[in-house]
Amino acid sequence: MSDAYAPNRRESTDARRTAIAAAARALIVEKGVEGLRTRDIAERVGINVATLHYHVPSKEALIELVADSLRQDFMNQHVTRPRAHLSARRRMDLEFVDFGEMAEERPEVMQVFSELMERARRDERIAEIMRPLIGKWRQIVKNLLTEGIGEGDYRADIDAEPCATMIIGALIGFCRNRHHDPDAYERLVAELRRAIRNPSLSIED
Amino acid sequence: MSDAYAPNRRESTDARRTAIAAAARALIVEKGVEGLRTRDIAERVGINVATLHYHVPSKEALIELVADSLRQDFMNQHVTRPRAHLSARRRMDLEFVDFGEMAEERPEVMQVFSELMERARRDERIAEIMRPLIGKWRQIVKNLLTEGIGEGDYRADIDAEPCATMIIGALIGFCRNRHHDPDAYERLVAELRRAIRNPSLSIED
DNA sequence: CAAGTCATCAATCAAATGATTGATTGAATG
DNA sequence: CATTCAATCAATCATTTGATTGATGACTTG
Repeated sequence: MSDAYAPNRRESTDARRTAIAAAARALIVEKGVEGLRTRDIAERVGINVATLHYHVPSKEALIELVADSLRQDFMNQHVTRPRAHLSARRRMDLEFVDFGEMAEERPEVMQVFSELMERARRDERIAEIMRPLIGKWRQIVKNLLTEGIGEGDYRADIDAEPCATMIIGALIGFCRNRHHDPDAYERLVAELRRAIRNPSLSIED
Repeated sequence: MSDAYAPNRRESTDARRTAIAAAARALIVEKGVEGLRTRDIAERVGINVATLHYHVPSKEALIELVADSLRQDFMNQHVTRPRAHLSARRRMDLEFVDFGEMAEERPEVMQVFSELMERARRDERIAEIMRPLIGKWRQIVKNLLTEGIGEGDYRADIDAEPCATMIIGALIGFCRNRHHDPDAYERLVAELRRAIRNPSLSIED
């Protein structure tokens, strides 16, 4: 994380805030936002509580920091692979793959996300940070649906708005469940594909 | 809630626990589980904190009480109308109507539900109470899907398990969003119907 | 009505917790 | 080397908060 010699001593505010955000996220996964304690975070980072408050003035700001670090994770997720040349259906499939990878490799991300979404309902400041996250995601799905309909891969009678709600709800709902058999996600995605698929097409998938 | 004269004086433990659960649920909607304070509940019920603890020994027990009151609400929801004689598709539609009514008339129920589901991830005791709720709901949807496929109303290639995840996820996801246009729910349900509909059928819906 | 139980409250406790203070240390600057 | 400033910590504060205690008041019952 920093220098190997001189561990945790005199880091820059930026590095500290990053470490603090990471520790906070880990603790949120363990205890939830309600169980998040500044002391615990400080201990995990290896600094004094006062130092924590030096870098992050209040708990409010701390939650915002976490929300923001989550936002960055989401942003990064969506700039990796160039895929503009693919059909909407292909790109949607990649969207499913992306989500599956995240759910598999970094389940904490979705847990913290879920936790913060719950909090956003009451905390306008958090809501403001979270809104663009889902908003953007939703927009991507909606656009892919609309394009996919135009390209004839998706049902012509799809209503993109609620269909996006359905898809995103299904994905988030999946993460909430204690996981079952290992191919549960594959089955869910397959079902989603069939749900939006244009039935007039021949069997290809 | 009780006698008009002699308000709030000397209720039975049963009546008190009901009132406490109601107050707690209202407060959870306002401040979340994390913001739930025994003092606030007592104040809202109109009793002393000590009296609250007399009826509900600990905060743990309090959360369990709330979870349990929620469970009862869900149970009641599912015994009202006799519908065994209807087709699976009709019964599924009624399920959508039921859910829509709840989301419309008693949005707090779903909010508290959502809140507790989040907590259930960390609190095994809560998880135990919540599990049968979703489990039962999921089972109902799964059965209706299977029957509906058999009756030819639903897509023959539906995989009931993930399809139930999709439907339930869509409904819960809907409740999480700040509500948009008034017919948003109708559109969502319509989309869900199309998603599971047997495409070989003529246009009727 | 006397006795006993149930319900209630004012007062208080002890622990947890977010935050502050004032002093200290280390690295850059000139 | 002296100065300055960012980073750090031990100690402490002020509240909040879940819970308890001991006394008092109301029903019920024999």
